[in-house]
Amino acid sequence: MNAPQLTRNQSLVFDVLEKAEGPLSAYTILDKLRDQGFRAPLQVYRALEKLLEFGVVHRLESINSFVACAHPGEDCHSHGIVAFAICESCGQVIEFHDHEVDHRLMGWVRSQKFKPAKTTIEIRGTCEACAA
Amino acid sequence: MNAPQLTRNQSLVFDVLEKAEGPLSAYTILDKLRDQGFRAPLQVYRALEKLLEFGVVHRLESINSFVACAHPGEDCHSHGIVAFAICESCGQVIEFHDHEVDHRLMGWVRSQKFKPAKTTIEIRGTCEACAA
DNA sequence: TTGCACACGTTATAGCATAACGCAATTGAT
DNA sequence: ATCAATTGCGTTATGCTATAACGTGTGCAA
Repeated sequence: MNAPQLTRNQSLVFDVLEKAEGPLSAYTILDKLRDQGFRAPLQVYRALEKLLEFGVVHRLESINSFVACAHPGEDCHSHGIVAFAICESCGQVIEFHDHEVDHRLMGWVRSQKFKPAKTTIEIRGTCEACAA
Repeated sequence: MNAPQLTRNQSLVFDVLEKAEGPLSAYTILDKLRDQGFRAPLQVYRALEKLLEFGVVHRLESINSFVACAHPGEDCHSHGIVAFAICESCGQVIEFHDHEVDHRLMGWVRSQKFKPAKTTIEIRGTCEACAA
C-alpha cells in the first residue's frame, strides 16, 4: 500500500511525528494538535490507523507510542520485518532491518504453518550516547 | 534469577496463568481471583511483576497480556531471547527460541554499542488450526 | 438522484496501569 | 531483645490508552 494524498488530519498527525525527536503517544500528539483544532483522541487514532496502513508510521507496541518511518517516501512494508531499538533513557528510536532475522522467523512460521500478519521486534535498552 | 518460594498472591496468579488456555490480561486474572479475595488490580500487577522477574511468566506487549512460561521449572531467562507466535483467532500462543535470531540481533546491538535490557519478538497472525 | 464509501466531530465508555498511603511480617545487625 | 530495613499486602484514587456508537458532510459512481 502506497500513501495516497493525505487528508488534513492525517497530514497534521504525520507532521507532528516527523518533527518529533522520538516516539509519541497518541495523547501527546493530541496535545500538540489542540491549536490546530483537535479535541478528541479518536481524531488522532483514526489518522494513525491510516498512516500505519500506508506504512509511513510505525507503532511501538512495548511503549504504546508511534514514530514516523525512517525511510521517507518509501513504503516501509516492502523492507521486510522492521525492528526497533528503543533507548529507555533518551527515548530515541533506531529503526533497522535484518534479512537474516526475517528469514529465520519466516522459516519457523512456515514450518508451523502459521500465517503471520504483523510482526514486532523491539529491543529496549540504552543507546551508546546514554550508556556513558 | 531463579524462582524462590512464591507468596500466596504470586502462587494464585501463577496458577491461573498455568491453567489458562492462552494469555490473560491483568484484569481477567483479577476477575478469576475474586473468590480468592482479590479486590484490586494492584494485587495482580504486583504479583506479575515478581513472576516476570523470576522468569516464570512472560508479558505479551502487543496484546497487553501475560502467559506462563512454556518451560516449567526452568528459568526462561537462560534460553536467550523468547519469541511468540500469537493466533489472533483462537488466542493460543506458541513460545519458541531461535539462536540464530538472537545472534543476529545481538550482533546488531553490539555494532551500535546499544545495551539491550529487554527484547520483544511477537508474531501475530493465524495458527494452523484456525487457518482452515 | 440515489446509494455508497469515506473522513470527520462528539460524547461516552471500556480497558490497562500506577501513585500514594498505611499496616503487618520477616530478617538481620547491633 | 530491639531497632531498622525490607518486603509483601490492602485500599483508594487516579492517570493513561483505546474504542464504541452516533450523527454529519462530501464526493463519486450507478
